[in-house]
Amino acid sequence: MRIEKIDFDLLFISCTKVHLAKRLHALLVVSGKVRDLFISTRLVNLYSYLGDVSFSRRTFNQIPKKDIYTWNSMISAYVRTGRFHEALYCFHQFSFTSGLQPNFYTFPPVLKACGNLVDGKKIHCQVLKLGFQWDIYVAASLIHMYSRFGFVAVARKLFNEMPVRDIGSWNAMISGLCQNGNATEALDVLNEMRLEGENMDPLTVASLLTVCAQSNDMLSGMLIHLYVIKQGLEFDLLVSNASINMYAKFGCLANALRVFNQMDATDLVSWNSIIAAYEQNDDPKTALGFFNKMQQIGIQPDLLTLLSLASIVAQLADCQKSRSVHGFILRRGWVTENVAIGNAVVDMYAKLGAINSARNVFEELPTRDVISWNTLITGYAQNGLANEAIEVYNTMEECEEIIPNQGTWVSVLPAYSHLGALQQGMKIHGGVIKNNLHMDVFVGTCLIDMYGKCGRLDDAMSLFYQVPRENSVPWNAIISCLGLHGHGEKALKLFEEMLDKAVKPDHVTFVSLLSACSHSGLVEVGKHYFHVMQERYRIKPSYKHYGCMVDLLGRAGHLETAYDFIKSMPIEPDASIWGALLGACRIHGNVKLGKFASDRLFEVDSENIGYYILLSNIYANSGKWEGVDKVRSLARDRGLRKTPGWSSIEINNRVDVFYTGNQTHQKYQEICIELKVMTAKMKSLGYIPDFTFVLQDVEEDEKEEILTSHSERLAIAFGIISTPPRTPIRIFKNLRVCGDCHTATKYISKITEREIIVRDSNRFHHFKDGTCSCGDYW
DNA sequence: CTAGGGTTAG
Repeated sequence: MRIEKIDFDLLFISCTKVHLAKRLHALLVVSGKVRDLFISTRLVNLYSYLGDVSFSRRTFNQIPKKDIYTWNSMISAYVRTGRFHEALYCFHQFSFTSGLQPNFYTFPPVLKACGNLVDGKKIHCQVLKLGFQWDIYVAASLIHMYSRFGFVAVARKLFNEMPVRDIGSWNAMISGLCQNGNATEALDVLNEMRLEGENMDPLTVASLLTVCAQSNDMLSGMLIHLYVIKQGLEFDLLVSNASINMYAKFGCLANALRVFNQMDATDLVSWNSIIAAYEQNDDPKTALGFFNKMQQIGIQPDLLTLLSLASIVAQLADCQKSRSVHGFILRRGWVTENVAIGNAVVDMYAKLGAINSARNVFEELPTRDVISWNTLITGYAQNGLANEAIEVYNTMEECEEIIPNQGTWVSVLPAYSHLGALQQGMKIHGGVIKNNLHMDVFVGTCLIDMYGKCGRLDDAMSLFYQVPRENSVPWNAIISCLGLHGHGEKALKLFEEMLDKAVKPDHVTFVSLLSACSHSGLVEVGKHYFHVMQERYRIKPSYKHYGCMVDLLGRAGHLETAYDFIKSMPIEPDASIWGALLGACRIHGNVKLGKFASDRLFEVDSENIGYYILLSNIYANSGKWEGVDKVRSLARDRGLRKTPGWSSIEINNRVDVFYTGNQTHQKYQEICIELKVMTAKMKSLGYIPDFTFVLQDVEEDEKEEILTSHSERLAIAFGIISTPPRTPIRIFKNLRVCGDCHTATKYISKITEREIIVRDSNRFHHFKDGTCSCGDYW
């Protein structure tokens, strides 16, 4: 008898795969042993442990007279495999058809299923009636279930009243608090537990490390990890996985890697965690390396792996891999199963610039949540398609079941900033207030950016002083706005104020600050802060910082210093760096260095038309027409076409866009008449058209027409005839303001006695009474 | 032979 039992245990234990279980099952059927309730119940369990719950059910159905063991096994088989609906349905079947009474073993799985679906108050009543409330397993399940629904107080009361507690009860309480984000109280309970002489086990640690990561409590996290090492728990699978995640959230990749490397057994969660760690800390290459290694050792990726992978290929800008990632996800049918994975694919295509593919995937999604919409809006906005972003937002507004959240405002507001659509942006501001999110740091910052970039610096400032300012985000935005408007000194003052308030500046702060210095010609100050950034704040300069420095030195005319600066950079200069030098050469008319810079530039990026135009303008400026021709034909040979320039103006809630030479506007005739009158008045005041940048092979009279048909000229003229006298005019354009338009606009501001504010791709130009506040660089 | 508390997510 005893020997036979051991044999069965061995048989069951040795079945580690479904096909082995099936062979054992067949053997048991042949030998007639399957008629034994004892044996068949074990089969029900075996199949569920191997993940195949349908075979559990089939075996279960073939058992003619089921006892309480069999029912309990079937219910927990469903719970084990995550089939919570089926588990509850099975429990109902049991209650109504079996005629049996549930026992202590029945409730924990049932309560777990409730925790994932519906509030289990009714089950709790049944537990009370049967007097099972203080069984430690049942009680832990109740605590867990109530915590899942946020009834932490109920859970806490139950926990406090428990006559006997074990480590499982403490874990249930601590994890309940952790899952509700209540780190402080969780740590309090932990202290109580230690006072009662109970030690943490791997499960306690896993919960606590997770909540430390969420609440950014690095100190407690480290202390717990120290304790882990002291207790010898550091090699535990669960503890290690949770540690990797925590260190990744804190950005300590070295620690995450150390934990991963010292593990003696890893599972899918470990691999997903280390891959996500690198993916989320902007190291897609290493992340991909881990993914490859994981495949080599034969671990199958799951949905979460692919979520990371989609982001990795987007960061690597690898279009080919992106299609295989999409294909893999489609073959597994995961898109229909989970919204998040579909959203990740939309995001991946959008980040790769394949916005149409992103749109197609979005249209095909079986269900869309608010994040799907936010992802698409952000995708359009980040690809420079602000109008499309707004259109998508408007479509979303029509879906009643989708409620905009913080992410929605953060994704759509930059589109209004981009277009300079102040009045429409203000409508969004209204919507934000209605949703009570205007005091949210991120939304507030987008609003600051929107008002700043739409020319309302005062409104941006007053909003800035309303939002919470504990972190750097709003400070960065306002410093950047001040820089754009040419208020370098004020930007510096705000930076000092930020330090006074003990707000820690980050890499973005310094980009804003350095570009503010460069816009206002504050060379020495800029150099000083570039050093402060590295010495005091230990921030490694990125391309953006180097670009700002080259711009700062170059704009101020220190072209050689700028070039020396580039030579001293520890990283290989990219297109943005050479572009900054080229731009400076253009301002100061340095043909030789300009040619050199553009040669380097075309080595790293030969596709950007803007740089060809810059170089051709340098040649044109010094009358070197062969140079102009050469650059132009070079660009033509490479199949590059000039980006069409446009300017927009918002009048009565409507944004009108003008392209250069565009004659289709309904008020075109009136605009022409206004421009003619204006040009005559300007000339009488001493205006001389500057044809430097117009092709030299055009007839004289045509040249002037080209200048007067520049998009900003059209937009300004339209503004003058469509708004009351002396009111300010705000213009937005995608390219830089050209030299002639800059001069002309000064005259126009004097003649019409209007303030004219032009935002170009670089900065703001405030024209007033014949002068421009931005100095004379454009 | 049946039970609780745990780690990765856009």
